[in-house]
Amino acid sequence: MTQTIDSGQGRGTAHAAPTLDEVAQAAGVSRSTASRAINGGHRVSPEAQLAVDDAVERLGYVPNRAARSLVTRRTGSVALVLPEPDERVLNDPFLTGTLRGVSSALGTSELQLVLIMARPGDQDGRIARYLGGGHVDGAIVASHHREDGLEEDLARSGMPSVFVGRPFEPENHLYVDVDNFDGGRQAAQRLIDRGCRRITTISGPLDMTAGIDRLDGWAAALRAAGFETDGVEHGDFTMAAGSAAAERLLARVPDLDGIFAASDAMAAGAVRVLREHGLSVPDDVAVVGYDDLGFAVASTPQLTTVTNPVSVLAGEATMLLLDVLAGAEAPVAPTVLPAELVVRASA
Amino acid sequence: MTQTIDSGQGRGTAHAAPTLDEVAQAAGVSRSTASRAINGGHRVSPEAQLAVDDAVERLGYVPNRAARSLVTRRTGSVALVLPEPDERVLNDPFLTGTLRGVSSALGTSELQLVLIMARPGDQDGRIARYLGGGHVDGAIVASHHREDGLEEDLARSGMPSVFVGRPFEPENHLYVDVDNFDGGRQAAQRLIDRGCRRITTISGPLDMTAGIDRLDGWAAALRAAGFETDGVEHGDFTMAAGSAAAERLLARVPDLDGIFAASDAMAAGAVRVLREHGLSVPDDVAVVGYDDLGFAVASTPQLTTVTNPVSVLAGEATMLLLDVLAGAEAPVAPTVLPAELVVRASA
DNA sequence: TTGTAAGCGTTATCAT
DNA sequence: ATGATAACGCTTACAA
Repeated sequence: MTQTIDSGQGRGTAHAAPTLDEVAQAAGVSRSTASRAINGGHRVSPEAQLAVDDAVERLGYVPNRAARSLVTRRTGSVALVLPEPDERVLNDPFLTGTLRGVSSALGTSELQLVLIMARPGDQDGRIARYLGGGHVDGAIVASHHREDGLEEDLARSGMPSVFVGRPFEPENHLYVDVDNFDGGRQAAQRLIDRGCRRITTISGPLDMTAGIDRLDGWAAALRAAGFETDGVEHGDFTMAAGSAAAERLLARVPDLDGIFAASDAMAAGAVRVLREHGLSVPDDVAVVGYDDLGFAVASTPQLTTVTNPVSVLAGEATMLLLDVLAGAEAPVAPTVLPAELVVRASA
Repeated sequence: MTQTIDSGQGRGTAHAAPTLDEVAQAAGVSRSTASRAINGGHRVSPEAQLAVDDAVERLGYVPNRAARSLVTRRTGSVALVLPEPDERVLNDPFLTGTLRGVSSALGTSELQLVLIMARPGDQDGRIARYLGGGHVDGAIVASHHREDGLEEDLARSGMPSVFVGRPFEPENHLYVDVDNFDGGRQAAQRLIDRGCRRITTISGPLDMTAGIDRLDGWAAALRAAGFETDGVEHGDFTMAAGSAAAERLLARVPDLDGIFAASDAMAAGAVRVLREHGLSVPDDVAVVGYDDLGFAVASTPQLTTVTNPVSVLAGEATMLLLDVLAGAEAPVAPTVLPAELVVRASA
C-alpha cells in the first residue's frame, strides 16, 4: 500500500448519498409526495412541502440524475459540438467567444454543457454515435463544415439542435447567423469608396457557408460597381494562409490596390507580405479583414474589419435551443444579425 | 400550428431506441448473456457473442446510459472546472490550451467532458453542488483561486480529482504543475546576467499558487545575487494591469533597469508604458514575461519569456485522473514540469 | 392532497 | 456458459 493521498478514489469517507426514500422518511411523507415537493411542489400541502424542504436541507439530498433521467427521458444536459479537428479554423478567440456565449446563455437553467470536440484519432462517426445515443437533450453546432456529416446525422437522429451559422440545407435545421454576405459586401464597398480600382480577395474555406457568403458578398459589390471579380485566392483563415494567398495574388494581379481578407489573421498575413514587397498599407494597397476578435487591433496597422459577434451568436443559438427544449414552436425565420464594418487604419 | 421546421423537438420520426431486451430476443439469448456480450464478452460462447454482435448491428442498439449509470454508479463523464468568472486570468490561449490538452488526453476513452464554468449570476455553491451530486466520475480543476472553495468542496465530496497547478493544501489533493518558482528564478537570473542592477517585478494575483511561486522564485534569485527585493507591484495578468503596475513601479523605483512580469500580457503593457516614458526596451529597461502562449511573439519587441505549457499540463492532469478512475494508486509525488526560459528580444 | 405500485433499461448475483 | 431475478433511485398514473 504505497498510496499516500486519498483523492477520493476509495470513496473512503464519502457517505452514501441519501435517497429520495430517506428524505421522505425523514419528512414523514411518502416517496411520491417528497418527489412532488422537490419537483416544483404542485399538489402538495404547505406543511408537507416544508417538511420535505427541511429534510432535503438536513440530509444534503441531491437527486440522482441517472435515476431521474431513466424515467423522464431527459438528461439535463446539452452538447456543444465543435467538429473542427485542428486549430486552423477554430482559433482561440472564436472558441472562447462561443464558449462564453453558450455558457452565459445557459444561465441558471440547471442544464449542463457537455463539450464534444473532434479528437485527434477520431474514428468516424464517434460524434454521431454519441449524439444518437441520447446522452444529451439537444445540441448546438458551431464551426460546421460541409463534409463533417453533422447535418445528416442530426436530421436522422431527430435530436433538437441549433446551428451557429447557416447549414448547407437550411430548410432542415434551426440556426442563427450573422449576415456574412452583407459583411463581404460592405468590406468590398469600403475598398471601392476608398478609390481602389483593382480589388481582390482572400476567401475563407468554401466548405463553410461563412466562407462562401463573404466571397459572394464581395463579388456582388464588385459586379455592381462594374469591376472584375477574378482576383480570388483561397485560404483557411490562418495568417500563414493569408501570406501565401497574398503572394499568389501579387503574382497574378500585379496592379491590385485592394484586398478583402475573410479573416483578420489572413489580413495580417497579407499585410506582412505586402510590406515585404515594398508596398505600403493602406496607401499602395488597402486591406479589409474580418472578425474583429482581437487580432484586428493587435496588428500594425490596425485593421479595418467586419465584426463577427461569435459570442452573441452562440448565446442566441443557446436560447433558441432552450426554447425548443421547453416545448416552444420553432421560429418561422432564422435570426440573422446585421454585419458591421469597423473602420481603422488599414483601409 | 405555425411550426415550419421540424428540428426534432417532436421526436417525430425517431424510432424508439431499441433496448437490451430486444437485442437479446433478436439474438436468441437471454438479457444477461446479451449484456455480458456487449460488455467485453467474458464468459460468453463464441456463437452467442456473434449472434449478439449481429443483433446490435442490425438494430442499431446503443446502451441507455442512464440505466447503466444507475446500476454501475459510473456516469462515463468527467468535469473540467473553470472557477474563474471573468476574462482577466482565464484568457483565450489559456482556455483553449487547457481544453485541447484535456480533450486530446481523453482520447478514445469514451469518457465525455462536461464543462463547468463559473457563470455570471452564479449562486454560491452551484459548482460544489453539482460536483457533489455525482453527475461526473471525476474532476479536473484549472485556474484555481484560493477563495473559490473548490479544495474544501472536493475534499469533502471525496470525488476523484486532479488540479492543474498546485492547490493551497497540496497534501490533500492530486495535482500536476510546472515549476513556477524556478520559472521566476530563471527570469530574474536572466535579468541579472544581462547586467541589470535594479530589478523589479509585476507579480500575478497572490490568490493563485502560480502567482506566488513566480514571485518567490524572482525574490530568491535576487537575494542570492545580493539585490533588493522591494520592487514589487501586483497585477491580475492583463495588459491593462501591466501598464498600471509599470507606472507605479516607475514612480517608486525611478532607476529600475529590469522588469519581470508574471504574464506576457502584463509584460506587453509594461513595455508600452516604458516607451511612453521614453525608455527603450531592452536597452534602458530589460523585460521578461511569462507564458509564451502567443502574446510573446506577437508584441514588439518580441518578448523574452518563460514557457507555460498549459496544454501539456492539462493533458497530464487528465491522464492522471483517468488512471485514478481506473483504480490505479495515487502517485507518491506530483508531476512537476521544468520551467523553460526562451530568450527573444526584450531581455 | 396523498400514497400505492408499476415501471424506466441496465448490471450483478447466483443458481443451474 | 447461461438465464432468472433482484436491485439501482426516481417519476407518474391511478386509487384513495
